[in-house]
Amino acid sequence: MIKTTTGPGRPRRKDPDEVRQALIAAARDQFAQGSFKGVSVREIARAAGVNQAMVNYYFGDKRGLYEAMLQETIGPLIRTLEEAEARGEVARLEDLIPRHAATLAANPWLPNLIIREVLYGESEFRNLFIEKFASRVAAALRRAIDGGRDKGELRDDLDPRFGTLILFSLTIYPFVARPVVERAMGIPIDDAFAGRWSEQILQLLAPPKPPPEDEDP
Amino acid sequence: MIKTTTGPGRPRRKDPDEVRQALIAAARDQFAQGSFKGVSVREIARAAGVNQAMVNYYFGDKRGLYEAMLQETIGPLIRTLEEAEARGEVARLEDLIPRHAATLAANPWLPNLIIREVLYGESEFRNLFIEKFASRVAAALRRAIDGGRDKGELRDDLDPRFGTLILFSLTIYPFVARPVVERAMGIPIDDAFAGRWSEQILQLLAPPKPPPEDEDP
DNA sequence: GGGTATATTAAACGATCGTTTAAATAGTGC
DNA sequence: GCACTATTTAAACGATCGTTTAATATACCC
Repeated sequence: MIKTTTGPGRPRRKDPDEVRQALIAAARDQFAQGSFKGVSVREIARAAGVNQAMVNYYFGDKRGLYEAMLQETIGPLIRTLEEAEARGEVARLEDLIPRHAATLAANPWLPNLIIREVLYGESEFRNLFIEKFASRVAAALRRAIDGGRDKGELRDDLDPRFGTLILFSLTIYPFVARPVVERAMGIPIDDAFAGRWSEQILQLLAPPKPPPEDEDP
Repeated sequence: MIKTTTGPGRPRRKDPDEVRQALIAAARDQFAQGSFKGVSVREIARAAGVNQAMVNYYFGDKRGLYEAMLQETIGPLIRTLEEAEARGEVARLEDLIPRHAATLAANPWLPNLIIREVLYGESEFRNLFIEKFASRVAAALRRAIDGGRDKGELRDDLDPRFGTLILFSLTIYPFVARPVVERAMGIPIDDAFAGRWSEQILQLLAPPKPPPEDEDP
């Protein structure tokens, strides 16, 4: 029988990176549901199934864990976006918007982390976040808008700067406000939502199509 | 000369309601900038210029102060909206949207309080908030949308339920994301913004405009 | 002008927070 | 098998949190 001492020590060995990853994942979920101060290191460690001192051991302090979490969760998403952009896969709004909406829907922690970073006075790393995330998504949106505008695929009464803000608002808010949207508006935010919502957004930005019949592509 | 003792007691009398109001105002500003757990009772009391025990004396506990603050800050805005609605002043989207945007712009604490209530897992009083605020604004928006739709003032490819969500997203997000919008998109959120933004929103929802122009304001 | 309820204060309380520490175990190189 | 290092643990630390308390100065009533 294996003797388990109750005092300090090191009973079993896990892969150290496994502990690190468990902490990152737990922190990601916890910080998405609560504010930076509202989530305790003890909660995160318990959710990760590791001793709370591991936070300081691997990340220095709570802030270090938060920063590493942001880098290792949002970072890959940004990288994937930029690769897709480099391959020209998201040059058109018809491709970029559904992709962006699907990403927000597939990673439930993402919209909340974003909005907490964005919230005035709340973020611990807003500068970093704006540089590494918001400005790059904004740039991608802006490029797609400019491209669509040049090709006449966008309505002409749209200020391109406002266009970026419109797309940001429409893609992020519904996922952040999910409980309110579902309960006060009766709109279920389910698997099908991202697709239908993207279509609605694109329709809004499309040039007036139906009534007259003198259009030249 | 007035003798000021340093021990406990009651040095000077203020109007009790003045203390109460100071706490409400301080709580409103503090809770707009930080999360419920992120803001301390000591900070609020210091910002209000009163002893921290006054929070418990007047409101029972921190939660009571937060709840009273919500009631006494958002409550009047809702009441004013409903009165305007009863007088038929906001039946049309052209009236409701600029009014709503102006309210959000004129009360800098409002957008952040709203988004914190809306944030999943963050709110302390989401049920109350949804009942008393979100559902009423949503209803007003919905009525205006239905009215505009009946009169053909809205594009016909707009799902009315999505319409409400579109308006919610577009009116709240820019004010909440102010620092990001200004720095990552270069759009200043100043006094003129609410008006120009409202126009842009209304343009998006308007039906494809007729080719000739037969209207001049 | 004296008595009483109300408002205010500084201090203290217990709980929880993030972090540190000292001990102890498991792996690694020899 | 043995030293050595990395990893994990329970416990403790000081700080801060929300709240309570005891004391007391003020306003009000008669």
